[in-house]
Amino acid sequence: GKGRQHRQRHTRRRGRMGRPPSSGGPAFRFTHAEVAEMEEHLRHLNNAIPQRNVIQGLAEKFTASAARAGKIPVQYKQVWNWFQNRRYSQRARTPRGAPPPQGKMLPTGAEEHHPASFRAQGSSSSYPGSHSGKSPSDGGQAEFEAKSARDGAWYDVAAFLSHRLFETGDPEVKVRFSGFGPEEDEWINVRKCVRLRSLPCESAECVAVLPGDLILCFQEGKEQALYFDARVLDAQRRRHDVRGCRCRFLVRYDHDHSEEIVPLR
DNA sequence: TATCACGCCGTAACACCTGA
DNA sequence: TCAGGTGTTACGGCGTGATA
Repeated sequence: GKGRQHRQRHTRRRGRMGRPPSSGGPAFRFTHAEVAEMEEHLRHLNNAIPQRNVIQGLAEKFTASAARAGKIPVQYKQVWNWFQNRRYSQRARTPRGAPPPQGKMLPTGAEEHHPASFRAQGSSSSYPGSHSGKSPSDGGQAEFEAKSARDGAWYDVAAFLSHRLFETGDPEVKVRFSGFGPEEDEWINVRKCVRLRSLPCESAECVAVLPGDLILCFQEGKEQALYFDARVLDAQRRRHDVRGCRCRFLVRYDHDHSEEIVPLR
């Protein structure tokens, strides 16, 4: 886009009206303070929409504020709309292939489908022949993923820097994680913690996901969201629609044994 | 089974900006 | 001045789950 930075600067300074209500009322806009407060709620709730009484409370609080004195009251529906729109726009704006905010990490290409789960491929029992985690034929996409000892999550491999034999005789490789620098490099057991990169499940492939299967799930915690191995405990089949698979899968994470119901995408 | 509330997704409508 | 792009808010369609 042209002059995007300039536009954003001006937007912050002056702001823009949104769509006016069909009832013919004046165009409405939240103040910066109101937006900041709603964003804070989103953060605290890990991007979830607050409960009805919270939204109602915010509407009443905004209406009673000095900035709204003598103006049209803020409606519950307007606050609710803001949360809906903000969540949707944040998802839509997440850049493909780029590390998400707050240091989150996604397998390469994951953003394209925004899946909650991936098929985990077999562990790589042989040392990757190349000193790169990429293959020439995959257009630069990472080919391997490795499990970090720091958090137990799986990350794309940008490059294999070196290798050695551990005391037990197991081969280890020094891994540079995709999207991270040298300070995050780790020595990793090749047999247990390096494998071919997991593949995103397509909508039509949900029928192949069965109880007992190992999948890679996107677990959203309060402070971080990472990819962890999980076992499928149960599959709740649902009718697909224009958006694709609507099935739900009960999974148990290997690293903390917590259980969660996740969508395919 | 019908009804309702709610959430998600996509888009309409508008204002405002940049650059030609 | 105008076309095109972008941000913000409003709204409709649809699915889901709870309840009568």
